[in-house]
Amino acid sequence: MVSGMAGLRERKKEQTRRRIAEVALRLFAERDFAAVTMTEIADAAEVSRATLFSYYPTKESLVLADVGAEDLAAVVTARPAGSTPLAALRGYYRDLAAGPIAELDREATVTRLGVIFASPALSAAANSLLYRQRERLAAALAEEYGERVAAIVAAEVTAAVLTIQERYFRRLVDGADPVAAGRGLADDVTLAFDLVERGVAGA
Amino acid sequence: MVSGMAGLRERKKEQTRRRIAEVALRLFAERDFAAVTMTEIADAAEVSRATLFSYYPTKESLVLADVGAEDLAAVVTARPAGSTPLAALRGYYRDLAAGPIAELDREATVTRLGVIFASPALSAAANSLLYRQRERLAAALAEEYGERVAAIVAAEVTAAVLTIQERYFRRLVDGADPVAAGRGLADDVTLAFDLVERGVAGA
DNA sequence: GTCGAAAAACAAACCCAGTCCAATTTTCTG
DNA sequence: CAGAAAATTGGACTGGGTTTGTTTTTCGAC
Repeated sequence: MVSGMAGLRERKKEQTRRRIAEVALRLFAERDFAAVTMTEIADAAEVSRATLFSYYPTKESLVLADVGAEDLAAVVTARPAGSTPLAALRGYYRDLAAGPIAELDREATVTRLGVIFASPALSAAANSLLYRQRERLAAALAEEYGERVAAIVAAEVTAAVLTIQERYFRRLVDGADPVAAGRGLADDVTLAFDLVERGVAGA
Repeated sequence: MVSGMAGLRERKKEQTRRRIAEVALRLFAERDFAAVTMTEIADAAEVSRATLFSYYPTKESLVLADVGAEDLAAVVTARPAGSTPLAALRGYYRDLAAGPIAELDREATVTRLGVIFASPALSAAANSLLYRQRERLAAALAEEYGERVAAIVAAEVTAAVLTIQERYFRRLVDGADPVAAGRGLADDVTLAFDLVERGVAGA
């Protein structure tokens, strides 16, 4: 079985997986995250409850499955020789702001983020996804900065990045023009890394 | 009814409240947070399940009830005229490291923190407590730095502070001498605020 | 002390997320 | 087509958290 060949099995699974997530998101947007039960989602997606849980192990993962898939530690360890870790992270987010994020379907993105921001449980879950990233980033940074500084810098970077993402999404949800919001995001990335590198005094 | 007069009612409630938390912490330390049920805790504390939940609305709150009670936003708004917000925060944590934290009962502190660190659910809950602090700190900082910078700086500060607290507690749990750990904490506070103020380049 | 009101504690039924398992159906492979 | 492997299913179960109506305890006034 060649990987990527995608037999009927794989295709149907992928299809079901997407259908479930879409149905769930629609329900969460209509009512509220807390007000929708897993049983309702299973019914609406026409799968059994057990199957639903086999695709998405938690209710939160229905919304956050592909969030936080990024790997900051890898960005650092795979950076070109001669560049600093912070320069590599800065470049990573600059590219992200210019490309992938700007090209997302605006409607869907706004819906999803509206749901996340409206639910304390989801916000908290998104938050703890980043928490694990932090630990791995700290390990990757330790070589360059030493363990002590690395721990703090990793915390600063992940927190700052979360904040500017929130700001970006908040603008979108509030109805800002996507292009302008994208520019704002790029500016925020610059500011955030300037702050980390040179501090409040120097930025 | 004068506040602080503490009639029998209040005293008994306070007593029950403490007994419940102590019993719960002991059970969590013996086994694991996830392995202890609320029913067991109620039985061991000799109250009904309903009463248990009326004292502590969630399982996490049994451990985290008095964590995160600090108010960083107030530290900033109540700072002496002429000082910067960051100087005020730095001073607040310097004093904390020198005084209150150093004087906690070591045994109890270590037990509690061992429980928190051993449980992903508790770590995540502690994390989201700080998340709310962040938003209020950002609002307090906005006057001085503008909204954009304030949001990022607030994120950096809260994340950095959490990190150095974790480092301190980790040292304690690992059996470090409390006095030495306290000195390490004070050093970390200095480093963290140096990083925020002057950046990686300048610290 | 006693009475009535307020507060606290209680038991029991209930909801929902998440787990487990054994039985069944669907897909793949030879 | 046969049989193995994977996916789906129903259903029972655990445990956190809520709700409701009842009983017990405390309190303040007399």
